[in-house]
Amino acid sequence: MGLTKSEIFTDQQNEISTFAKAFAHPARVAILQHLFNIDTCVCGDLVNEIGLAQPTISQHLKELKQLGLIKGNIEGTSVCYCINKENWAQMKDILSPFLNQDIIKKATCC
Amino acid sequence: MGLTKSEIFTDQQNEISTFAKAFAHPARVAILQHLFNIDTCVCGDLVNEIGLAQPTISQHLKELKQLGLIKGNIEGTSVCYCINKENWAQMKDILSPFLNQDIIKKATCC
DNA sequence: GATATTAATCGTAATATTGCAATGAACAAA
DNA sequence: TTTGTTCATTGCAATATTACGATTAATATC
Repeated sequence: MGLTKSEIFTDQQNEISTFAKAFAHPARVAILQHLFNIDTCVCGDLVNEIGLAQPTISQHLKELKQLGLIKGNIEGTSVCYCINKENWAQMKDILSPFLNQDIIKKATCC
Repeated sequence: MGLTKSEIFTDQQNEISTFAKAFAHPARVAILQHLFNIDTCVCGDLVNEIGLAQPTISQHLKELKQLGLIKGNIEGTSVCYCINKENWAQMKDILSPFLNQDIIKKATCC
């Protein structure tokens, strides 16, 4: 069927997987890293930086924007994309407890 | 088309996205959370805990095992799955710097 | 041996994702 | 107004992912 059964999972589990999905493609990782390292950024920059076609980059940017991890302002003919710091912090608040959880009990079986 | 161009990205970017992919499905998040909270765990347990069919759970477990995030020992008729603590720590060492990076410069555009 | 239990594997269907050529929309410069 | 630039959108093809019924493999129990 190929359709994730989101309704059987908790909101927290769905949130974690949704944010993880944002990072589940190296192009989006590269885009975010570049946005962190440069102050201002247009899409054309990213096309040169990353070796993918312009529509592909645009699509990845759209996904990141829909998730709220980046925001973009129109600047004349170009568009200025940057990290949405507030939402990035919120994302970390959701992912960090999951990544940093500890094992409560330890059985002998493994 | 439909094929991620891994070769144009750095090893680090590919590693981050590969681990993120492990968490990009709520069922795998739920499986990992359950393994953290219980000392020993068999596949049947997970089928009851999560509302997916046994082959589906088995497939998700296989992916997590291939990534090294969990390990499983055969215990008679059942299988004992648990978190691979060493590899989990290694995964955190790769993901944390990415999640915790700070913006170096801040332009006025956004 | 026969039967039951547990989990992996196979096969298949449905949906999602990735990538890009072609096109379109918006705006700046000539 | 025409031309060029920049990025979004559309449409499509190829691959990946998700899910599960049916089956198989392995082991325990009778």
